[in-house]
Amino acid sequence: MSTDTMARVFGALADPTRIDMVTRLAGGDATVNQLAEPYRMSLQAVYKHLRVLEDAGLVSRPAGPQPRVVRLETEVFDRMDEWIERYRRQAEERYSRLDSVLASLETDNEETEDGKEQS
Amino acid sequence: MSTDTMARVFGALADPTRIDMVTRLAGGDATVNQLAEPYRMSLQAVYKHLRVLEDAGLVSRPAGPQPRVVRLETEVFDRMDEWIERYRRQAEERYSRLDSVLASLETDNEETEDGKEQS
DNA sequence: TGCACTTTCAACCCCTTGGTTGACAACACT
DNA sequence: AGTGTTGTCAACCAAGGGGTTGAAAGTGCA
Repeated sequence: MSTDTMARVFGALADPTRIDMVTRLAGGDATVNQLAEPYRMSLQAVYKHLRVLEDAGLVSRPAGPQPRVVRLETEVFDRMDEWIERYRRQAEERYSRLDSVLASLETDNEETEDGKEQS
Repeated sequence: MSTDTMARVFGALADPTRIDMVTRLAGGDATVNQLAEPYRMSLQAVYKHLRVLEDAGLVSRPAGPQPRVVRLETEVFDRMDEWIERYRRQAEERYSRLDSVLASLETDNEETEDGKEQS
């Protein structure tokens, strides 16, 4: 997944209203009116938010009878999960590498009484 | 984790430059100059990006000798992971619930030849 | 102390964004 | 066919964000 795509996804989630929408959509599909109900903003504003989420691929609005439904798309969450997992793995590796470095310094100290001068 | 906090975290990642910084920091700590090197922007701009990442808790700059180091903080990634995991779980539950609904409709059809009139 | 480098602060510019209102197209339903 | 709801488009406004430059603190070291 490209950097720009990731940025767009994160950007879509960079707003409390949209996070709330996503949270509620996780419980099931909703019409735009149902979605908009709790917010004190115009319907057009809600459509704008929806547009952002849709462009990021977080949400879809499948064709159908008139009060069209808004549906959470889960694939993007999988992509985000993979992305985050990469950092956790790298971080773990770094820590274990750090541990082994510290361990070898420990050994060097025992051998030479000075670990700092080692190249 | 509050909605606003999540929004701030996602907002910090809603920029290709900052995503790139995070990606590179996953490989290890770096000084600001090292971080800034690949980008064609002023050092001040890089500090601004760093500030955003720091405010979101994604990065820290532990006190130390002058060319201070920038370090990726992993806890926030854990929080993000938990957050995303919630949606995946809810989505799974909904799907399995949907499956059971479909299955029961199937059964009703076999029994009554019409599942739509069931209350 | 003085010099170089790192870090921060402030002002400014331009473009994006979250929100508004108003108008209008597209559906569904009697 | 006509009417109310749903969905979209456009113009506008205020605020925020990414970038710049310039200047000023802090910090490390010969």
